[in-house]
Amino acid sequence: MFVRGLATILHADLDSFYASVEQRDDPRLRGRPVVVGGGVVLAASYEAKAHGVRTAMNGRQARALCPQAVVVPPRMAAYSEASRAVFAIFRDTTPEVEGLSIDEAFLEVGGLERIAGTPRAIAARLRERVAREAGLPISVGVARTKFLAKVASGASKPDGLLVVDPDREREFLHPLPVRSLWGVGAVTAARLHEVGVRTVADVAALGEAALVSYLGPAAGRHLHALAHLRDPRPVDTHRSRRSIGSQRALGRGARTDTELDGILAATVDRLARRLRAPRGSDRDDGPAGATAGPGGGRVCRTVVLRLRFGDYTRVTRSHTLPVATAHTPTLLAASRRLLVDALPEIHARGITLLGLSLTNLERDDALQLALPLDAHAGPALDTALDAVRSRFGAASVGRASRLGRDEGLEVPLLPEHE
DNA sequence: TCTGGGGTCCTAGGACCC
DNA sequence: TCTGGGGTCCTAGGACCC
Repeated sequence: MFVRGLATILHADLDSFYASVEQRDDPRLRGRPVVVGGGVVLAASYEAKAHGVRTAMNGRQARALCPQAVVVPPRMAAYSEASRAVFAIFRDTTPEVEGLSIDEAFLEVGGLERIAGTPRAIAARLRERVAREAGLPISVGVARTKFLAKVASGASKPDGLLVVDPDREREFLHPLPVRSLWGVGAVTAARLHEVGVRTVADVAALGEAALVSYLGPAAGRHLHALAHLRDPRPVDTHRSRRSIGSQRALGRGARTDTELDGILAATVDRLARRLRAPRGSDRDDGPAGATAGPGGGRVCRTVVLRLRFGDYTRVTRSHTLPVATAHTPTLLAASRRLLVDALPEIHARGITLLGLSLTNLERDDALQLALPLDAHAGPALDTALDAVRSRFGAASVGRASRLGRDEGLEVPLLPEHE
């Protein structure tokens, strides 16, 4: 007989997270439609969703649909604190927790049956604890794979619990619209609709080759596997962040080059501080579950400048440094070069958003600083090193070594230069 | 849908190396 | 001088998720 495995993966997802925190902290909001965020809806309570209000909807439209809604400004610090409390309950349930965002996580509970009961019992207890100890409603899906668990938690909302029996996976999944598949958004759904594919069953009826020809190799194979109930990805406790970023909408008003440079400098400073902050600390504002407790800081090798123009088109400009760093002046210099190169386009088209991402993140052992040098300028090398020593203190500057192709110099900075 | 902010992953072309 | 294949890295753009 074909053995399919057991349903031991939980997907736990807080309901209307920001709005629920607001209702928890202010009793006057309970039972009433609540919208978090004025310009754009960051979260809507179920009372507001009943009127058609949706996340990411523009605020004016939301107020038109639900004039009686209470609109509250976001309190990110309160949400981070609530997330930490809930993730502590997750980790108390099982050591195998993979955080996906501030308000959802996968939990592997296989092997816990003898001490903690069935996955269903574990999930029910988890929901009770989150309600009692954190004061928040949470939905949990239980299934054999991550994908099915996630679909199940969504189907159980609000404040629900749904276990997908391994023998009933097909009847659960196949009637659902293609949009239910992880990775199918508006564009992919439209492409599939063009060829008459509307449900997961329709996807499953297609061959992998056909899907690949419609959607490309990665997406095609991925969807084919999901529709056939295959999702071998294990719950991964040690996922580390790939990038950090920050962006600011600037509105329609014209900005001077000096203003833009000031915004850029403030953004670089903020991001560099986040890079250097110990992982898992308060200053590391990543998903609460994605980090494994305090550790060293990080360094990045690539800076990406993001721009949006007056016509809402977007571009990115990136630069990869020879050596990873979290050194603010190095990152600022690289970012500035990207911005200066983009100025003609900015002047011509008008800028409405400026953002920066730091990617190619690495663990920080000692900070590395790259000094561009003329290969033949011997004395310049000593001058540059002296400048580094006087800036950071001789004791915190390691031995310099020559870089390969770039003919620059790599100077390790010990962390205490902070 | 007249537009926030934070992320992940994939694709494709060009440079470069063996 | 022209021709091949395979692999990695960088850059830019796009789809998608919460």
